[in-house]
Amino acid sequence: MATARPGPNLSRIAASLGVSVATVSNALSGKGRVSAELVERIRATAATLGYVPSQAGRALRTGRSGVLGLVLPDISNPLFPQIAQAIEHAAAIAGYGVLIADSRGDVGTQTEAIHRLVERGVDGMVIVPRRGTRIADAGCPVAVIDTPSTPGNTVSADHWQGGREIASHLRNLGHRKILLIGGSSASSVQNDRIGGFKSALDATIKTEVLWIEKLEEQDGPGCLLGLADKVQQGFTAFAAVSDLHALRALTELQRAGIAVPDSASVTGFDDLIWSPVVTPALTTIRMDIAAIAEIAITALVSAIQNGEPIKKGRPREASADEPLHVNRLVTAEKSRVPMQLVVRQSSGPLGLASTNLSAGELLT
Amino acid sequence: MATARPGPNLSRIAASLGVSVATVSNALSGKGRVSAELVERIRATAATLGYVPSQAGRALRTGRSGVLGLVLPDISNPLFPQIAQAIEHAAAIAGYGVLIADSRGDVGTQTEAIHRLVERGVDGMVIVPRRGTRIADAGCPVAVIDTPSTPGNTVSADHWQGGREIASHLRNLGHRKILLIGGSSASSVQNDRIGGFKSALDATIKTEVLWIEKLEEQDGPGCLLGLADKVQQGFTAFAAVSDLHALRALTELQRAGIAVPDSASVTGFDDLIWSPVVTPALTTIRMDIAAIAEIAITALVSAIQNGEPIKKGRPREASADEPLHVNRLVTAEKSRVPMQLVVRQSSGPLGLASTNLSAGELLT
DNA sequence: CTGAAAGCGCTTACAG
DNA sequence: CTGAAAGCGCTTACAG
Repeated sequence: MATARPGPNLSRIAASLGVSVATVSNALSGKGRVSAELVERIRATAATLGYVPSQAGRALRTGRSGVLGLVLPDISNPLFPQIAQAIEHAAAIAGYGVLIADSRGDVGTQTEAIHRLVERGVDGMVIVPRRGTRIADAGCPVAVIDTPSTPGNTVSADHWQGGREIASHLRNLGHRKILLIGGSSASSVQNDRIGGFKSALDATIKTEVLWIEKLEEQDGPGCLLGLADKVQQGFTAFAAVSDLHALRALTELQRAGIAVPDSASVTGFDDLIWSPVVTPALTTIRMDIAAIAEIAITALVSAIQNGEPIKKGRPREASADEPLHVNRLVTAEKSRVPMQLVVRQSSGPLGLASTNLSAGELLT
Repeated sequence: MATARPGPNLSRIAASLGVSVATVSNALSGKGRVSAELVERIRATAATLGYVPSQAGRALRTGRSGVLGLVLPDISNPLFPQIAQAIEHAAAIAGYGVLIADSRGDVGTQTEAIHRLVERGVDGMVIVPRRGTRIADAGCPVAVIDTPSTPGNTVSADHWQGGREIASHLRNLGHRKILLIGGSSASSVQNDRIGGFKSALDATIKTEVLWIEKLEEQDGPGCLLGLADKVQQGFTAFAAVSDLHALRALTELQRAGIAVPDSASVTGFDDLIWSPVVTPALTTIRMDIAAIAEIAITALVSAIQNGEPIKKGRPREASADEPLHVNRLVTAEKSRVPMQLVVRQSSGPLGLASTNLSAGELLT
């Protein structure tokens, strides 16, 4: 005997009204072909009985689970909550649930996480891929959130433009020697931000890039970045590719007795949770994550609804000799969502207070 | 005609081997009663064919979806990623998927989020309730992650003990006048931390509590906390109930030219992502989130497997006249997972550098 | 406008 | 040790 679900089902409603389950189903799903009066009675009975449709029954019949997967590269990424929230919200509006999968650590785990989602019967998934990962056929529609410089179709913030915004901001404030602070040179998001940054400046402005990862290989995790020295060398602005690094820079400068923004400006990226409340509040660049999520979910849902039924199978990593993103990428073209500058107190015009630099060098 | 799922199913395997689906099912599920040799052949065929079991079919038959819900109060909480990751990991090991639901904002949304999960057929859920929320019958087993002072069974970190740890640490460093910094006085987690903190100190040590929420009601969000004044008044340590507030305190002190930890110590809670990398690195208290998640999931899974089949229905808020947590709370008793002190550079012995305080007042 | 029937893929009690 | 059959709850093409 099969395990009965305790709640009422279509048959129960049908029986209590003396109609057929087909009619109840049609009435409840609004598929028409049922008289308005009967629809009303059926609705009312369903409500009284506390009817909750069985996803399992529906899924088995329709071949669709109504669930999307969300694969995240590194769940401990401080940006993750925002992404998860936005995706969950957009999916809920579209009538889908969201299963999470954490691909913590290596690419193998990511492949496994994707497979777990497929096993659970997701109709499609949103993947924020690990650095440098390619996603091959997952067996279902996939939306990739990454930087536009990733091969294949993606939806993402326009990191390059974001870099340009912050660069212009600092240039307009009079900075002429700027240190860019990056985490890992393998990150295409970070490279895009840095590339955009540099592209907005002419030769009169000097930039240098500091990769924290390389520094930490020598000096250990959490080491100082040597920013006091950089100030001595004439750097007046520190533009980090993430608020996390900006925070590190800000506190290091402050600890060294260098006033921000009086003697040095600091900027970040992403408008993470602490950015508005540190002192001085952090100037940063914000992605429109809600817009990104909506584009991804909309594309995904339309691919699901128009596409062939779900093909099951093991996901695999792309091998070197096949084109990238051979899976059913759902976005018709790369989407670049503009980023927005958020000016706060950590970046200001130069020369507010004592500094080791000559005023002439600072102000234009 | 029903929509066919493209992948192979049990019948396909059965047909290709000339056996019955029942036998294939038994072989694959290891339910015994099939000869070892045949099990082997069935396994092999399933693998070659790339068989992925249909969750929908299984769920419909067994009345269990194999999916748990995770309801989070405020997904933008910086602790969320860790919780989500730990829950997802523990659930995956137990063979369950995790559907997320964000109860952003008010209690109504939380109720709605719970209902959405029930509609999706979750077998149980983990709820991190919004402040002061009571969860009534959700119609399925529920594990609540909250502070032990919440009525009903919960699993959580021992926030009270965590408060004691940090208090002892500061007392041993010689601090005698300590400012506690809290966010909201309505938070029982924060109250527990503060309560524990005070309980570890005797009358020779003065404490005062600053609630940021109240301050911001007057001075606006992101306002200064007036910590420089507090230093003038003789406070030498600032113990925040969260790393977020600790960061706010740290940067405010630094910006005011007060050296940390030379002239004032700062401590936090939760070991959030930036804690190790700010300068000076933040002394804090870490929860064992993996342990919490495991306890919650283990309890939930055992309740699901031993319990009655899932009862469907609308979740509702508890009304005032019924006992709290009347739902099937799965933990047999309150679980308190110890918190662990992480000593870093933001808290140190006093008198390292210039200070406005007399040495006598500082060092015992 | 309404209903009878088939069938999605699975598991399980039962018969052989 | 193996198989035939029922049935979980739903939707949909078809017949009336």
